[in-house]
Amino acid sequence: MNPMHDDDIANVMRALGHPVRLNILRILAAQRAGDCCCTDVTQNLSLAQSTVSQHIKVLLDAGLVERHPKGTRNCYSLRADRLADFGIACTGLFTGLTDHPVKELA
Amino acid sequence: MNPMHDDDIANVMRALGHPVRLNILRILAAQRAGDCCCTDVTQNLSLAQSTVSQHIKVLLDAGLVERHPKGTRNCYSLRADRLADFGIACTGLFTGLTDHPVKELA
DNA sequence: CGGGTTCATCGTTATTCAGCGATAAAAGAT
DNA sequence: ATCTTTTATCGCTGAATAACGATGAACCCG
Repeated sequence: MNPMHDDDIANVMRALGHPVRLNILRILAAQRAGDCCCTDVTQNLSLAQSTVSQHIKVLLDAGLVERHPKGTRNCYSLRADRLADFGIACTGLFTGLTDHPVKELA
Repeated sequence: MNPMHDDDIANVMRALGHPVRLNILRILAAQRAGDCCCTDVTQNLSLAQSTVSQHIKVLLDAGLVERHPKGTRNCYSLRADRLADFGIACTGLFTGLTDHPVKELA
């Protein structure tokens, strides 16, 4: 709805700027929504649980993921709305960069 | 042509994960191709020349920008091919995340 | 040759990041 | 009430980032 501005875009880009976090997003996408907790993610990643928790926090802070507390576990799922916003912002960015106007006529 | 893999995508994302670098790309896009040098960029940015040079280097290493030495100046321009590759990789990533298959039937 | 530009790089400082183990809190199970 | 599971957070270490000024190399122009 409201377009993301540069700081938002940069924040999301930075959050996506680590292969482990890309993997975490894919892992979350492959699970039933709201049924994937930190240990589930950790078992797919050969990293310490605390490290995975930190990465998830980065995704949380970037707004790409949301938390659903379920008893003793915290389940995570993708925020499709934010992903869509970011996709729109990306195409806007790319076209803005590529659709160079007639720069010769300045 | 060949799809970017995760490390490439993450590298580009990290390179784009700073507002100043987004601005640099826009500045380069607004200039005649191959006619924008480091000081030109610096004059639009209120940052030290060395800092701008560093940011440009990040974009160079990410393959988003290319250098054209012209006498005593180094001119920079966007690499449209890489931007296109990255755009394709992004949409592939987003659809891969959003087009969740029927996860209930596992 | 000598002076002026342009620029990447070096050295420094402060901040952030990535990874780990350990720990404590919260909630469920016995 | 006690034990177990899950998880976020703390403390730590090493590496990377961001910013700057200073410097030297490379190139043009007198």
